[in-house]
Amino acid sequence: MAKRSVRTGKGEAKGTPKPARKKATRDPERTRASVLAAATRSFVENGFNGARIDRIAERAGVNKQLIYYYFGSKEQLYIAVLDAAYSALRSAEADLHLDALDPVEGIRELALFNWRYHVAHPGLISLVRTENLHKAKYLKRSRKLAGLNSPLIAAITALLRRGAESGQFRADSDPVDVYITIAALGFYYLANQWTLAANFKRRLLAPERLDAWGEHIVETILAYLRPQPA
Amino acid sequence: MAKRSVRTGKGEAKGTPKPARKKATRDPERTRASVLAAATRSFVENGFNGARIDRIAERAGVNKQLIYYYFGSKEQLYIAVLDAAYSALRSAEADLHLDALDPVEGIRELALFNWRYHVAHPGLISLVRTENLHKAKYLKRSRKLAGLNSPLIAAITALLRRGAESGQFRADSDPVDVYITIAALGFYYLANQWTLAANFKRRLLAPERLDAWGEHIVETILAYLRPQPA
Amino acid sequence: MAKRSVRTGKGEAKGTPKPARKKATRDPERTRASVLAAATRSFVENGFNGARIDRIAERAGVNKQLIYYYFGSKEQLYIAVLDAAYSALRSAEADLHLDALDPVEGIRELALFNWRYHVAHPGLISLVRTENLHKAKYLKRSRKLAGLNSPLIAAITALLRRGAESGQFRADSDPVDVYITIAALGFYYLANQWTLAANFKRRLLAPERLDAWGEHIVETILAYLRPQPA
Amino acid sequence: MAKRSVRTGKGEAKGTPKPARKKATRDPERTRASVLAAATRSFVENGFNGARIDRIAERAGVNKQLIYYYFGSKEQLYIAVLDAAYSALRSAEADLHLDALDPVEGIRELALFNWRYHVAHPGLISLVRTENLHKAKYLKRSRKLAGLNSPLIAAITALLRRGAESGQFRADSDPVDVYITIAALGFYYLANQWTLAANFKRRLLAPERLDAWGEHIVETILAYLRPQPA
DNA sequence: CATGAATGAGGATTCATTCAT
DNA sequence: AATGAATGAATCCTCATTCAT
Repeated sequence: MAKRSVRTGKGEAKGTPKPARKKATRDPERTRASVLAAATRSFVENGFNGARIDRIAERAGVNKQLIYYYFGSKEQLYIAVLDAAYSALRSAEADLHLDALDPVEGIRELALFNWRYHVAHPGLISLVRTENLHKAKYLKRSRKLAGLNSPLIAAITALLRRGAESGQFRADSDPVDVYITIAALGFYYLANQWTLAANFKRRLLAPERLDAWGEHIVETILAYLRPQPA
Repeated sequence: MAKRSVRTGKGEAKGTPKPARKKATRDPERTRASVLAAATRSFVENGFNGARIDRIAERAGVNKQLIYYYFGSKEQLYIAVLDAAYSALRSAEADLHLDALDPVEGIRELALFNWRYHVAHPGLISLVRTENLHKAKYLKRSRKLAGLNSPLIAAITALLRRGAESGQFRADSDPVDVYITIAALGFYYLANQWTLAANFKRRLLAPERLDAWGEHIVETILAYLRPQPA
Repeated sequence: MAKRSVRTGKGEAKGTPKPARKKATRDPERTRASVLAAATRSFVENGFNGARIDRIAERAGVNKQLIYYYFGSKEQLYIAVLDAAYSALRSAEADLHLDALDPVEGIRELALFNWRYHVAHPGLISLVRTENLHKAKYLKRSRKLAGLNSPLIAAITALLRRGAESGQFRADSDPVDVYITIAALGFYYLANQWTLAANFKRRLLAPERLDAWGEHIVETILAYLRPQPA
Repeated sequence: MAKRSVRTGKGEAKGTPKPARKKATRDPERTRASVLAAATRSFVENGFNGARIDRIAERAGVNKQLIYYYFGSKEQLYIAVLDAAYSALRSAEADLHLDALDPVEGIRELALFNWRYHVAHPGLISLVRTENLHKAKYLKRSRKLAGLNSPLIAAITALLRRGAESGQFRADSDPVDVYITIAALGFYYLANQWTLAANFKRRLLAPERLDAWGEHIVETILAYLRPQPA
């Protein structure tokens, strides 16, 4: 039979008192969270193919095998990361209460929320990017996310209707188009900042720039919604 | 992914004079182009990390080593792909002649051009996506592209000035912002079609949808540029 | 092979008092037996290397660590399985009482017993196969089995002597050869049924076939023992 | 991005003249054969699960990846080994010419051939053992071997018929049974020599023992075939 | 007695790249 | 210009085993 070192390592250095095991958390909740956080970083920075299980384990401060113990495979780990990121977004979206606001204010709030959320959670953009490279294959594979669409569409629909009724908005706008428009303006600016920066020498992420772009998004979507003078 | 090449017992009959080499192009130009095309497909479909030299060689119908002969490394091959894609875009942009047009028409042309170009060249979007995942590191490494910014900025600047002078456009708009706005609306729609489709059940790529979105982009940027009534 | 245990978000509700442990047998005897049964199946089906502790634990419905608690190591578990299987055989062999029978009848009983036992205990054959792959290294390591040879040899010796004396059997036969002959005919048929079936399309395990082969074994060994006409 | 040591290793130790590359055979035929031989040894000694690709590469004196280059996977390598072993046996069987012999001599030749072949090729027995542990799954997967049954059956059929006609053999014997009987007596003795040796202290592989057992097989099958005196 | 958490040492396989012709 | 052979360094994943409770 092949050599097969039969875990003899044991008693060899009898005298050496083992030096207080670095980390035996025994707090599965924490361990899991720590893996998820490390995985998120790695997938965000490197995409699915570029991320390395080894590196994730290292970053999480856990044994590599533990990742398999908790998540089963790289793919399932990635899906867990995706789930968490989307869930957090959906949850934040659900906390928006736009129905009490004036339609114009409502759209402004919505656009600024979306913008600020992505500024504050840059990882999400990278995950979305990665998902689209893979034609959303992992997203579809997620039980949690399949079919869980944005609660914002309903809110936008209501705002557009109220705005149209009050004469503040044009009457023919489509809520999905509005959503995509808002999302596009924010997403592109952040997601493609690197190629943009390579083309235009502009400090895209300077705080005042970020604020200004938020205002630009608001201005643009409101201009689009403004009814045309006859 | 790539079918495993499993040595099919070939070579057995040593004596047989090999029967006229299947493919020995001996047309370096064509060979190179063929590799580049195959590489483009692979990088577009899989990103940098996901692309496989083996698969590219197979798709190009050439020996793997030839890729190294022509391009030196995976990275340099990728840069060549990137170069080609960007060059084509820049070249097409340079062919746009907007200075003769009415400012509103000019912006419309520009926006539609950008939209249609990306619709017609979906690979470009994926390459840009990949570049941004990697923080544009390869773009920076490209001698050709470093600092070669879009010729459109100058054209937009001129259009905005003329439009402002004629009272058709607001006076305070920024050409880079305008460019980004146009680009964002097109890019996001195409680049994120997969996650969009997973969230909203809409046939985003149906021809009439594509046309409609082109119009939406035009409408949006023009609404943004329209001077506010005092 | 074993379904991946993917941490199903359990533990989330920390406060909930765990609801009456699903399974805490607290019947060591049963637990041990259950592990042994599961281990037997796994070693029989997969050999030593192919068997998985995880799977055995799952099949036994116990925690993996319990296997170590009871048996110490995979190897010792395997030896326990081997011990049990051999002990059962030896015990059954010991229950055979051939000394009262006519020699021909005795040989027939013996051969049929051996055949039927292996038909009824197919796992034994697989264990023997596995042992021989490993050059009987575990068998040698077993305290129970080392040197515990078949009680049948003595019985055969007696039968052969009586048969020779009565003129029913040839005088020069060797009891070990007789034993091996009987065992070989049964073992090969069962152990190699898969390659046999792949070569000859025959339903080797149909009940009537099994009976017929039992008779064949008897016939063959008796033909061999029959004294040659001078 | 993760560290990714970009194959810099190159020029580091400029001064050291690399010590004449151990082995760059450039003789694919030899390389392939060498891998196959090493693989055969490993699979024979350890079964499918116990064999290690690493070890095979080491034994073959080749890079591990080369095994994949030539054979694609461990499974396909194993099948290649199986193919070779079975093919060699079938080929040797085909070289037997029994039709010219007296039926008794023919059976004797056949039985001795089978016995001696297995004595001379002990690996075959181990491969057959392994195949049966896996229910012949790889054998079925082999294109070469699927349905390629032993040419001996036809030869045996002819011998039995001739023997029956001449009154040397009983009339009701079945060629497959005869084949299995011969094979069983040889296979069991060799395949289970380790457990046999553990039970009976006998030097089973001593040359004179081997010869004697060959004679025993002949004697047994002929005794079985001998017509019963009415 | 029993369990879930955690680990180190492999193990098969992949991949970009280089060598020799 | 072009190719098949060969390689070293990962890379994902598995497995027996141990720790802590």
